[in-house]
Amino acid sequence: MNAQTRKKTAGMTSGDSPSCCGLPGIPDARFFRALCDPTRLRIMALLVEARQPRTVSEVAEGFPVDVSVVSRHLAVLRDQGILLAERQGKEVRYSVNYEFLVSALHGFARAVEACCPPEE
Amino acid sequence: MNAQTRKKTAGMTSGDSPSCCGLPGIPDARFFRALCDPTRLRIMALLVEARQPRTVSEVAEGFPVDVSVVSRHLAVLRDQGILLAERQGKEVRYSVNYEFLVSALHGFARAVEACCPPEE
DNA sequence: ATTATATTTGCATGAATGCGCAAACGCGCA
DNA sequence: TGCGCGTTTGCGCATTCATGCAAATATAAT
Repeated sequence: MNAQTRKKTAGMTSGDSPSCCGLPGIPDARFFRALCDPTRLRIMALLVEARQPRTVSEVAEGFPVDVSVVSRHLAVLRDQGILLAERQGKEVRYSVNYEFLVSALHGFARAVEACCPPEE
Repeated sequence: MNAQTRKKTAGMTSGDSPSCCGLPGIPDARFFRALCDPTRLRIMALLVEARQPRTVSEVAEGFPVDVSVVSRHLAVLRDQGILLAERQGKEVRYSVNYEFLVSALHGFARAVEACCPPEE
């Protein structure tokens, strides 16, 4: 069992925001669940700014929590397809899944404004 | 104390996604926290599809949970600026704050892709 | 094979959260 | 003023979640 296909294999590739709620374009609650923690969000900011993959240890350096906690946070984001993970020797490098993340955000925004434009 | 300014007065008007994490454009964790519940997300879908304000009772009709629970969910979304609330007599009508929501989503997406465009 | 380093996982714990029910509150109306 | 309807809030309960620590796993080097 490698690093990317782990639990629910929720890793979707790009333009498929998993619709819940019947309304297409609205992501699954688990998508937001992955982003709703302050620590996880700061990890996201770090990886976005890094612009390149970072190991678990590197990410953990910037945080006061245990490495295992950071590892778990990264796994949560990876399981939702928001992060990508690849082993390199004994390290695992995490990076932002830009395509999926941006597509999910735009898809949600489009669904909202397409269904309900106030006036224009 | 009226319906909109309630707890933390987190109700921001439109284009100001409250940056956490130092990286501007990334919303506060509480923004995602408000969207990370399945019921709340279905409420969002309902209000988006409705295209017009809905009372608490009207929203609650479509859900198996108690009215008080729906009221709390609506309050959570309102406190984050995602929903708008206005009293009309004894009823309170909730509607989607399109400007804020879409702006927050696009702002996040822009921050991500601006900081880290894979290739283009 | 043994050791060392990096990452993940099991377990316990305290805090947060969703929920139902009942009571309180707000508002219109007789 | 009192009543009824719609909404919110207080409280208790069960579940989820973030965290730390220790143990397990994975991989490389000796």
